[in-house]
Amino acid sequence: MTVVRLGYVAMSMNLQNCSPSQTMTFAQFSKIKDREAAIAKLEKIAKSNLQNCLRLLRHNEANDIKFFRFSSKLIPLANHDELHDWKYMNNLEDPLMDIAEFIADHPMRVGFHPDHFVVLNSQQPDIFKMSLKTLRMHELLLKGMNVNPEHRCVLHIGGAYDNKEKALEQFIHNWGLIPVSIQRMLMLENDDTTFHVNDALYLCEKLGVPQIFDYHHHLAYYEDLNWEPHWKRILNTWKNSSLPVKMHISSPKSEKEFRAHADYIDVEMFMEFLNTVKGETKELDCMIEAKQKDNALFQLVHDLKRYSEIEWIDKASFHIN
DNA sequence: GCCAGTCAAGTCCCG
DNA sequence: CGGGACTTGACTGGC
Repeated sequence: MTVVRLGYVAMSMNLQNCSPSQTMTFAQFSKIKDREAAIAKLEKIAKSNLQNCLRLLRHNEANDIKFFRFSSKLIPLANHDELHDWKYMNNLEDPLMDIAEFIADHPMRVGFHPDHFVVLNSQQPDIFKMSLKTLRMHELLLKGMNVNPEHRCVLHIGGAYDNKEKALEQFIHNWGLIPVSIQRMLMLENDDTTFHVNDALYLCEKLGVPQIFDYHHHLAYYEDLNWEPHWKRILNTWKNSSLPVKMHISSPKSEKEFRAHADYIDVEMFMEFLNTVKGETKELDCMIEAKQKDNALFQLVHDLKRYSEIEWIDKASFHIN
């Protein structure tokens, strides 16, 4: 028997004016003559983004959704070079504490997936340093929310730079340069163009990092299409984590645009996957990556209702036997 | 109010 | 070596 929880990403299609990713471009920032006023505006946006996160969490709670990925664009320009003296966390204690209190009252799994500008296997010191700075911001946000940062940030492995073997070894080399608290925060995901399941396993096993299995990426790029023999190893990368195994679920937009995400999740593909893993997997948190966000989750729940092997625990989690 | 173009960041591909 | 595509939601500017 497997307990499955469904989650979704960053924003809701059902809440009005609730973006957690409002922003200001650097060009816009520069146009404001009074630098202090410009920074105040950035802080106002960040605060509003966090308040919208809390609205999202309340919405999730109301729908039994206990698994959520925060936007990584909560603090606009946080890592911009020209703003290195800005203490972006300074005025965020209150909105972060509100989130902390809500999570304390309503236990749920939250995390991040910093975007593709975080590249840990880069040989360029500036890119590596900027990546660490971005990860440090994620760590501070988690701490502000009173969430243990362990295994809360999913990353891709990075670039191939014309030599994948070397790029993997570079990742291991750079790993040694990452502060331990940030190492502990990370999980690694197979991607759809460069580093497949076996590459991710190589690193995850070597470095003791949990692996996120992205089924859709796997179908787009693999060494062996047959992933089942590797599932035990993937589960095993989670053995030292206090959190359940986590994976990503999405469906191709079309045959032609296979890599792009569809609006919704193909329920048959999802069921086929679950039926394959249910024997050896006790708990599985499935992050739905679909254009229709929470609506894709609701639709998937609706589509799953016709399968008799599923027993519902609440509106967004179930047993499968 | 709507639509097209732009936006911090990286990598890859093409010429 | 330089420029554009990739991908993304939000925002700006033009109408």
